[in-house]
Amino acid sequence: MYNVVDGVRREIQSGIIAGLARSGILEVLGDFTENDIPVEYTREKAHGDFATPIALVLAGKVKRKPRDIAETIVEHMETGKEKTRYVQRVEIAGPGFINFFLGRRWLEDVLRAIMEAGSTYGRSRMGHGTRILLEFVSANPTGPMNIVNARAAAVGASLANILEASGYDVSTEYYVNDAGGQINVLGRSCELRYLELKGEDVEFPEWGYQGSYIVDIARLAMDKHGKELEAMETEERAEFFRDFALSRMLADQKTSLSRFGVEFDVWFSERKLVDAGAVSEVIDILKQRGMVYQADDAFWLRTTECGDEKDRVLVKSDGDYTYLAGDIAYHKNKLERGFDLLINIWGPDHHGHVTPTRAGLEALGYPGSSLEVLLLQFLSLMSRGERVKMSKRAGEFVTMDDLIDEVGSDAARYFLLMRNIESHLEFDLGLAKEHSQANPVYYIQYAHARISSIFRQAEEQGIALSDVDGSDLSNLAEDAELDIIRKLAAYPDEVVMSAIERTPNRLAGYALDLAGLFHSFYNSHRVINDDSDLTMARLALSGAVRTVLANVLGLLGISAPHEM
RNA sequence: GCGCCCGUAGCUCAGUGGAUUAGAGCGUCUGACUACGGAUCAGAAGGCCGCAGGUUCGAAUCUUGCCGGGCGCGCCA
Repeated sequence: MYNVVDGVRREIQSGIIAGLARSGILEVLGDFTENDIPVEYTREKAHGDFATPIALVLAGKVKRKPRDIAETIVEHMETGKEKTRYVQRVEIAGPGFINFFLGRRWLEDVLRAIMEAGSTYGRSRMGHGTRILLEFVSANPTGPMNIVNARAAAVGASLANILEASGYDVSTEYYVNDAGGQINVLGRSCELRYLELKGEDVEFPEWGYQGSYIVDIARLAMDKHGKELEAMETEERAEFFRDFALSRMLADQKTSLSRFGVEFDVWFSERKLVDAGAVSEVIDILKQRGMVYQADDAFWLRTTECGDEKDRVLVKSDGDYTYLAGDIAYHKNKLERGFDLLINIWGPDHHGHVTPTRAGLEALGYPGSSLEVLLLQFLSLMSRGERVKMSKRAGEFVTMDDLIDEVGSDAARYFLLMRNIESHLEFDLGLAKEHSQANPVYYIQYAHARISSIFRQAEEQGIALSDVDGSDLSNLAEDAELDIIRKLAAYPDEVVMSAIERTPNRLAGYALDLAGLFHSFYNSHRVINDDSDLTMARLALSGAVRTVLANVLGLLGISAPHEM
């Protein structure tokens, strides 16, 4: 929408294709369009602003030397003399690269586009409204959110933002695992703690949940429902604790996520799915399709026919459904709701479930590509060079709430996003807490706050900020200024790439780079200076940087403060 | 044993087919405001991109093998 680079790219591509056509090369290529011509940013200014290796790519097909092809293309581009808005000079370099040197107009267009688009700069329609259901976190409601859940929450929420900004229709979903045996264990654990609180002599079993949060729930139940509990029969009381503990845990999880700035469009209950008969229904359908057979008193799904290494059990010999049966029913339900693509963020310990689940969907007749699973690697917490131990069974683990209390939501979000999702993440608690240049979050936010401060200063000096948009941008000529604008120009592409590659960390890095360029500029050039035209132009530039910083921080789920 | 992920500067990691010179932060060393916020900036040192073949005009990037690390491989969720 406001992607100036896209305009540049199209201009270069149509120039090249015209050159190819007039030189007769295009005929030989067969099915070849403008989109097959790669246009790249150059790393060095000596190589121009953009370049294409098209001559090198075509060398094999055309059976000519790359340099020779490049020369032919460029010759025929010149003779045609297409109208160009941006390209000023074309040069052949190295083994056959065609380098494009642009007039400064494109940089001014970039700033104008940002001023015009504001908070929508970087958004696109790339996804064409494709409906995506993004499911993430989906932690068992048997304990507080931990830092692994926090990483999933940060990544999922950011990815949802990025996809949405890229033109996808995204719905975020949390699958509530409220049907399995672990809910009975949760209820029983709370019930036993309740009896303990009442002074009864109870031996708390090893299989129970050991954490102190269980005692908290038991105490709350006693405070709020003490009298009713006294009157209950054994069976009734067990059910009460199952429901009570579950709803408490869910409420706590929602609160933690909310504090972290993560909200879900849908909380989907596994129990409701099961109660509605969806699991038995899906098994029936699979049976009808001939994908199920009985062996050893169990029902097996022929997942091997869909690429699995062995078949999987759907119904156990005791008649219970396996988690796989439930998962297939759930994913079928998702697709029936009209989504084009299901994206799940799972932990690496669920790696083995990907193929069976996908096989289940294929067995139902859906394409395997309708399910995409992102395996988010675990993380380790480091404090003063020491690894912080986390053990759920012993009830000692760092919770999402602890993390937010310790380092704050913004720092936590950034640190959890800064690495590739398939890499182990080493989270340095000390660094995340530090308010210094070592901490990338503050470095970025500081750039944003600093720009706001400049604008406050300008206002105090009586500079008419309303005139900034109309300033003469030709006053911007310093390398530091032009480098910033090039970076700003690349932003829409960065968003698109991080959407396609599912890489929020890419934008985390982009934000850091942009902040760095601005800090560097700030230290060598004065924004507010004696030359009023230059001041206005630099204010426009600074304002554009602030806009893009705010936009990218928004996609990452991090605040963009005006003062710190 | 099989499958997936990872292996890049002392440390934590970007870069995943493009151009002498492979980047950033931390750490180490040297410097910079009586001027818009020093939570900043400028500079230096630091690399057989795990190892060995292959594909390619071109490989950190693709491929094969090996070495090292992590995680999976249930009628548990």
